[in-house]
Amino acid sequence: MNRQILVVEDEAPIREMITFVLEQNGFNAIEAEDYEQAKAKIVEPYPDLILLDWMLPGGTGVKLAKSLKQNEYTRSIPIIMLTARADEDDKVKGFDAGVDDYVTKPFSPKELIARIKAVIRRVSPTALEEAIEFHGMKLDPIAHRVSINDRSLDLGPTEFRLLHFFMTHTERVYSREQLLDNVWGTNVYVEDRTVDVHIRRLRKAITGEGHEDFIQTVRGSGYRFSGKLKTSA
Amino acid sequence: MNRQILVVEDEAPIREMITFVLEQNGFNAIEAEDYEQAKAKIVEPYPDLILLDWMLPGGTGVKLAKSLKQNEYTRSIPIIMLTARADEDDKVKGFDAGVDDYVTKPFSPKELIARIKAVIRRVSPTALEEAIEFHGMKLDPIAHRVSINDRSLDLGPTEFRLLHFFMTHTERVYSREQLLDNVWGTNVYVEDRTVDVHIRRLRKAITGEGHEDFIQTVRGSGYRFSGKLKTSA
DNA sequence: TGATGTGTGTAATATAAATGTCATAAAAAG
DNA sequence: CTTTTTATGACATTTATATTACACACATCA
Repeated sequence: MNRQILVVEDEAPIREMITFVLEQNGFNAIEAEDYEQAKAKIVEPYPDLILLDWMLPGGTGVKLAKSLKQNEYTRSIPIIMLTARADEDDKVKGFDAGVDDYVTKPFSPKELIARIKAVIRRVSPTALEEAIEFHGMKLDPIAHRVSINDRSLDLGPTEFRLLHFFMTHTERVYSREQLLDNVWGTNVYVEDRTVDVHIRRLRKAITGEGHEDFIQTVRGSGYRFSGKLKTSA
Repeated sequence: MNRQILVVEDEAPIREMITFVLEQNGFNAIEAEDYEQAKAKIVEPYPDLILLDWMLPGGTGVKLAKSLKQNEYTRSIPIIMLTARADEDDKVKGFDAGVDDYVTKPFSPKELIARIKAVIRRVSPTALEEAIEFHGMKLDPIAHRVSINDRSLDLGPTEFRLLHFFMTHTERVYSREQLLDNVWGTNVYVEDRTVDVHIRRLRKAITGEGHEDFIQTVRGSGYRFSGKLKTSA
C-alpha cells in the first residue's frame, strides 16, 4: 500500500514536478496549492507525510505547520519544509514549528526522495511495530499476539488488524468506509456492512472481561474504540 | 442530495453499463460520448465528478482533462480516468494532467463505486473540526462525544447535530425553519413543530446541572442557545 | 488430488434505536 | 378568560445495527 504524500506548493510547475517525481517513486501524491486546499485535504485517511512550501503566499506555510502540530490528531504527521532560502533564521523558525526536515530549493529528485524515505523510516516503524497496551489489553504486532489480562486470545487476521487499528486510534469515530480504507486497504472493494460483521467477530472474541464495551457503536456515524465506557443505561 | 456524475465514454454499451451502475448506487448520471458533448455538459451546476475515458477518439480524453484542470472554475472537479491499458506511461501522463484516480478496464462495478466514493471522500472536506467547550459542556465532533463537567452523555444523531449547531452559534435566535435548514439540511420536508420535540429531547438529555436552561425559548421567534441565563421570571 | 479446516464477504432476518407526527397539557400574551 | 404558542408524552413508522447462516476461496495435509 503506497504512502500518501501531500504536496503543498503554490507554484504549479514545481508542484507538478514534485508530484511526478513522487509518483515515479511509488508514492501517492495529493496536491494542494494554498493553505485552504491543504487544510481541506488533511482529513482521514491522513497523508503519511506532508511536503510543505515555506513561501506560501501570506506566510501561511509556517502557520499551517504550527496548526498541524498543535492538533492532537495531525501532530504525528511528519512535515518536510521546502524552502528557497538556506537562511539560518528560517531554519530555526521552521524547526520551532515542529517540522521534521528541510529541503532547500533547488533540490534534486534523488535528494527529495531520500529525505522523504529517511523521515518515514524514522517516524513509522515505531508506530507499526511497537506493542500496545490499553486497559489490560496487550497487542504485539511482531509476535502477532493479543491478550487480555494475560489471557491470550485467538483472532483472525482481519480482526487482528481491526483491533490493531482501533488500539492505535482510540477515542475517535470511524465510519465504515474509513475502517475499510484503513484496515482492509484502499483498493479493496467490499460492502460497508461487512464491517459490522467483523466488529461482531471482534467483540465476540474480546468478550468476557467487559472489554467488548470498548468497541462502541455510534449510531449514524460508525464505531469508536474507547476506554470511557458509556454510562450504563 | 444525489451526486451528479458525468460519464464521458464513446462506446455506448460501456457508457450505459456505467450509467446503470451509478444509478443503482444512488448517483445521478449524465452521459456524453465525445469531447464536444462533454464540454457542453460541463456547465453550472457542475457535476460532482467526471468519469473520463482515456481513449476517446483523437486522444481527446487527456485534452479534456487538461483543459478542465486549467480552468479556474472546473479545476476542482475530480476526474477519474477509465483506461484499457495498465501502461505506466499513460498513468504518468494522466496524473500529469491532474487526474484524481484511475480505473483500468475491465473493472467491477464494486471497484468503480468504491473509487468514486474514495475520491469524493478525499476531495470533499470533512474539515478538521475542533472540540468546542461552552460553560462546562464539551462537544468533540471527532470522537463524537458530549460531556457536561466530564460526565459524558449520549445523544441521538439529530440531537447531537442540533447541539453542535447551537454550540457553534450561540447568543442568537433561530427560527424553527432556520434550524431545520441548518441541522436537518435544506430541502427536507418536516413539520416545524418537529423542532420542538427535538429541543425537548435535547433539553432532557442535558438536564441535571442546569444546562438545560441554555436552550432558551424565544416566544414567537424560535430558540436561542445562550450562556446568559434568563432572570428568573 | 481430494478432504478438511479456516477465514471472508454477503444476504437474510431479528433487534434496537431514532424520527416525525399527533393529541393534549401547560404557559404566555392580550 | 380567550387566544396563541410552546411543552410534553405516546405511538407508528422508518432506519440502522446486530446476529446468524451460508457459500465460496484458499491453504494444508493426507
